[in-house]
Amino acid sequence: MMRISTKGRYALRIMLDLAQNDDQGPVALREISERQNITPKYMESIMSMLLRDNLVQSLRGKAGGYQLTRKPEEYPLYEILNCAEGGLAPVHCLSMEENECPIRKTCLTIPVWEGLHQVIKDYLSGITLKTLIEQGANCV
Amino acid sequence: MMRISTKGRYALRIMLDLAQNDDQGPVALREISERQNITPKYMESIMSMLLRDNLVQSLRGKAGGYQLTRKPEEYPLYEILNCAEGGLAPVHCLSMEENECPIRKTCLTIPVWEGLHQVIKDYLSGITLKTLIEQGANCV
DNA sequence: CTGCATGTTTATATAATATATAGACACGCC
DNA sequence: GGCGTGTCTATATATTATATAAACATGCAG
Repeated sequence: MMRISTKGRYALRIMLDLAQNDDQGPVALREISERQNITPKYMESIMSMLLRDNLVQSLRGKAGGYQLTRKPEEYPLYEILNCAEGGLAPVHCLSMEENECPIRKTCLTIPVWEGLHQVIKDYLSGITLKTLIEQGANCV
Repeated sequence: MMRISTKGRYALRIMLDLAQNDDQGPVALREISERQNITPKYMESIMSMLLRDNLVQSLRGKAGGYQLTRKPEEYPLYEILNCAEGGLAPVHCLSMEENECPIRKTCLTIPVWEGLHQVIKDYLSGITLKTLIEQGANCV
């Protein structure tokens, strides 16, 4: 049904939480999970994806936790969602090899999906964590 | 994972098939299902959605089948996919009542999803069945 | 008015994916 | 050495998507 999954939505909220709270050093998973109301175990699996793509860094031991690797304005939402969603191409065939689909060359609908992917990409690439935080500040 | 579902992709191919084949009168479900390689029973459930939204009309009895209700240029893809997908809002909260989500008013991410929905809508509203058919003709 | 070829409806089965949980482990500071 | 953190692998549960089945309704041909 073409929905951003819970993972993607959570990931975005986690990254926003970090952007707003990691200036004093690493933030513990438990702390974020309580603030964002995400179960810690589930959040673990999301953190591992964000780590794999180097969107965050981690520190073990006491006073350990997670921290952003860049400044908030250097995180386009596309990158975060693409990571947590495992891709944002709206149909599977876009991620396939050219010759994997027998009708690829004559398929009337492929260009539609390519174009759709592009507008989604353009839109989400134009927004960063900082954009959102600034908008939030305006609302208060 | 934010994917157009099989229903949506099938629906689009079915509508394209009708646009290209219904000028001699109604086209039988079986005929389309064979041409498009969609199992007849599954296709039935898609047709019932297209019917409910009046995107196609049907005729029973011998020589019965399905037919478009408008000209191909009067079918924006948004309408077809919105019908078959059961909506194209990228997150559930956009379809909810304002007060159904407790943090709706202060949620930093809602505007992102609203904007995303809008670019998807704009893009798919700008393409019609006719657009695709003409593009296909160019490829031959 | 009978029979067949079509569409229609409701129910169910199966498969895939998303979401969530559990337990054992690794690391690092104190 | 022990506690507080993150990491990894496996599994359970829930939800949704996909597909199938069977009984029914309609309309035309003869």
